[in-house]
Amino acid sequence: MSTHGASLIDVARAAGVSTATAGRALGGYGQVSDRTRERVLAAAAELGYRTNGLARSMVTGSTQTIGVVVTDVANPFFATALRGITDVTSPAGFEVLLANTGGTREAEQRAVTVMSEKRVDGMIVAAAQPGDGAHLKHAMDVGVPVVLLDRQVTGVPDADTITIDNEHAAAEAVAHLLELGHRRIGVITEAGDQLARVRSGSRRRGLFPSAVRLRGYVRALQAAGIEIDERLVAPARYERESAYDAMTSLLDSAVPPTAVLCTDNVLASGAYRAAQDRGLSMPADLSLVGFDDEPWTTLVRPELTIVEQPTYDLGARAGRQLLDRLAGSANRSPQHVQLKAKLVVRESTARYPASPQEDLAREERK
Amino acid sequence: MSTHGASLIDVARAAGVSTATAGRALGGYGQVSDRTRERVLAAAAELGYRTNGLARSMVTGSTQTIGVVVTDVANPFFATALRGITDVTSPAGFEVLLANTGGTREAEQRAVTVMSEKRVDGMIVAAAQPGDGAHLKHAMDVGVPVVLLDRQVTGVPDADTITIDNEHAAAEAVAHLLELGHRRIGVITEAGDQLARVRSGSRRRGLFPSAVRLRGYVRALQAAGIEIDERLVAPARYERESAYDAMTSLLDSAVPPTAVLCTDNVLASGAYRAAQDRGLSMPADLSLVGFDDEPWTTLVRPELTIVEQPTYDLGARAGRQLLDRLAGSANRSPQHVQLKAKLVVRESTARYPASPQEDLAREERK
DNA sequence: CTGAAAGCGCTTACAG
DNA sequence: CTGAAAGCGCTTACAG
Repeated sequence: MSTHGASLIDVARAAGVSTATAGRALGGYGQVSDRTRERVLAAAAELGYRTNGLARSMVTGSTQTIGVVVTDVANPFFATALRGITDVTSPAGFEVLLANTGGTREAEQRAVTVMSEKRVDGMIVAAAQPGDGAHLKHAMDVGVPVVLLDRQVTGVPDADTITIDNEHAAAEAVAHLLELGHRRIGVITEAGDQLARVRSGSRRRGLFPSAVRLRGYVRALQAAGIEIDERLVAPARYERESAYDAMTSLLDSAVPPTAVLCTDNVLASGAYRAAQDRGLSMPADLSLVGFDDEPWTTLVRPELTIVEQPTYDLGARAGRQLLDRLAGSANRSPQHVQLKAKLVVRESTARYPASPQEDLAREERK
Repeated sequence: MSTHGASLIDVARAAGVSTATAGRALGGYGQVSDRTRERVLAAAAELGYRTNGLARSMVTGSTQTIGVVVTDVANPFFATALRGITDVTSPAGFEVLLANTGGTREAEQRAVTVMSEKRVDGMIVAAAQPGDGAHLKHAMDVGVPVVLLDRQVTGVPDADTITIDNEHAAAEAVAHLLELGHRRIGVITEAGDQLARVRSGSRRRGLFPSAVRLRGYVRALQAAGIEIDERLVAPARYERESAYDAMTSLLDSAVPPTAVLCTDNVLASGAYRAAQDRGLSMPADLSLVGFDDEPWTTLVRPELTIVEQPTYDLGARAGRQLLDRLAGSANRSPQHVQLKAKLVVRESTARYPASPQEDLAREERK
C-alpha cells in the first residue's frame, strides 16, 4: 500500500539503520542510542511516516481496540453509557469499535463475529436478547473477554456484568407511592407479556431491565400486602404513542389508578402527555413516576418525580472492568457489579387522598 | 496468537489442501471446486476458524472500517447523526471506529493519527475547532478520504462537507418573528464573542454553526431594515444554567425583547425555564424559538416553536458520501452538501402586539 | 547498542 | 481447479 506512504523500511534506509533499530526508535521499545534515535525520528518526520497498526497488532497480538455493541446509539441511555466507556478507555490507549444491532440477535451475532475477526482485545455488549449468548460464549472461548452492560444474558456464565439494580429501583418508586397513601398503583411496562413469568419469580438471567422493573413493582406491592391487579398493568411498546394509549386505557378503566409508574423515559413522556391532554391535574388527580433524569423532566410543570439511573457510570464501570480483565486478571472469577438507582422526588407525586377534608368532599360528591 | 484459535494453515492442513486453496474457499475469491470447498468449510467449522482480519487487511489494503470523530457522543445531536452513519455504512460492510474529542484540538489530532495508524478506509469528522485542519489535510494526503460533518474547517479544501444551512435556518426563524410583528428580537448564542466578525461577513469556512446562525439572525434583521442592537445579543455557554442567566439578563434590560431566538436546544431549555420562573406567560408576554425537535419541546406548555435540523439525515448523507468516495470517485472534486432545516411553528410564538385592543390596554396601563 | 532473520496470517500473481 | 512462493509491515528473540 504505497498510497499509505513510507514504511519502516523506507525510514530505516533513510536513516541508515536496520528496520529493527528504526522500529525500536520509533516504537519506544528496546534500546537505542540517543544519536540513532534522533536520526531515525528525523527521517520519519521527513517522510511523514506513520506506523502501520495492522502490522504491529499482528505481531504484538493486541489491537488496543475494544468492541462496543449496543442496540441503538441514538438512545440517550446508550449514548451516555458509551461516553462513560470512551472516557475511561481512551486515556488507557484504547479505541472503540462501535456496532448497532437495532435489537436483533442476527445483527448482534454478525457484529460480534466481525469484531472477533478484527481482533478487538475485548468487548462490551448491551445484548439484543436475554437468551442464548452462544456467540458471546464463543468470543470468550477464543480469549476475548466480554463485559455485559445493563442486560443479563443466558449462556455466558463467565462474562462480567455491570447492571443497575432495576428491581430495587422500581420497588423504591412503588414504596414511595405506597407511603403517600396510594393503593391502586398502575404500571406502564414493556414487559407486559412477561407478567406471569415475573410473578413466578424465575432467576435473574434471562430477564431484561423492563421485566426486572416489573418484578420490582410486583414485589413492592406484595410486600405491602396488596394483591396484583392485572388491569393495572398496562403493556406498551418502546414508543411515546404506545405509552400514550396505555395511559389512556388505564385512566379509562372502571377503577382507575391514583398513581402510575412508567418503567422508562420514553414511556413516561407518552404517559405524561396523555394525562395532560385529559386535563388531569398532577399530582392532585394523579401521581406519576418516571425513569431517567432527562432534560424534559424538569422543564414540564409539574416537574416529574423519577428514578435516576447512573447511566454514565454504568458505562464507565464497564470500561474499567474490561480494562482490568485486559490488564491481566484474565482468569479471575466473573465480577457482577450492580449499581443503585436513586429516587428523585419532585412535583408529580403527592399524598392520596390529598387531605381528610378533600377525602370527605370526594365522598359527598357521590 | 494461538489463543485466538486456528489459523488458515491449520484449516488447510486439516482439509488436506494448500493455504491458498483454503483461503479461496473461505474467502469467497478465486476458483474452488465444490468438493474442495466443502472439505475446507467442514474443517474450518470443526476448528472454529475465524479469519484474521488484520492479516487480510494488510494484504488487501482495506480494513472495511471508517473512523468517526465527534466532540461528544452523549450529545443527542451527534448520537443521532452517528446512528445515521452506521445505518448507511453497516449494510455496506463497514464498521465504525469511534472517537470522542471533548472539543479539544489536541484530542482530535490524536484521534485522527491513531485512526490513520489503524488504517481506516476513510473518516467522518465533526471538528472540534473551525481553524487549522492540517491533521485532516495530512490524512487526505496519504489517501484517507475525509468527510466533514456539520462543521466547516479551514485548511482542508478537498474534503467533502455535509452541513446544515444554518444561516437560512436562523434567518427563517427571525423572519417568522418579524412577520408576527416583533421588532425587538433577542438572541441567545454561543457565538456572542464573534458578533463583530459575523457582521463583517467573512467567509463560511472558519465559522461554526453557532456563529453561522448568529449571522442568519443579523442578516434577517438587516434585510428588514432593523438595526442590530447589541444589547439584544446575549452570550451563553453550552449549558442550561448559562442560558438561564442569559435569558434573565435579557429580560432585565431597560427595553426587553418581545421575542427571543435560542440557537440550540440546550440554550432553549435554559431560556424556557427562565421565562417560566419569571412568571412570564408565553406566548402572550414573550415569544420563544428554539432549535432541534427534542422530546421536551412538545411536552412543555406552551409547546415550543423550533427549527428542526435533519440530524439523522446529516449522518446518513455523510456516510453515503464517504461510501461514494471509497467506491472509486476518489479524484472527483469535493462535494458540498447543505441540508435545509425546517421551521416548525407551535405554541410559543404569537403576534405582537397581540391585538389592537390589547395594545390599547397596554398603553392605558402606563 | 545494533542487525540479520524469522514469523504474525493472510492474499495474490504465477505456473501448472 | 490447485499449489509453491512472495510479500504486506511490523516486532521479537538471538547474536554480536
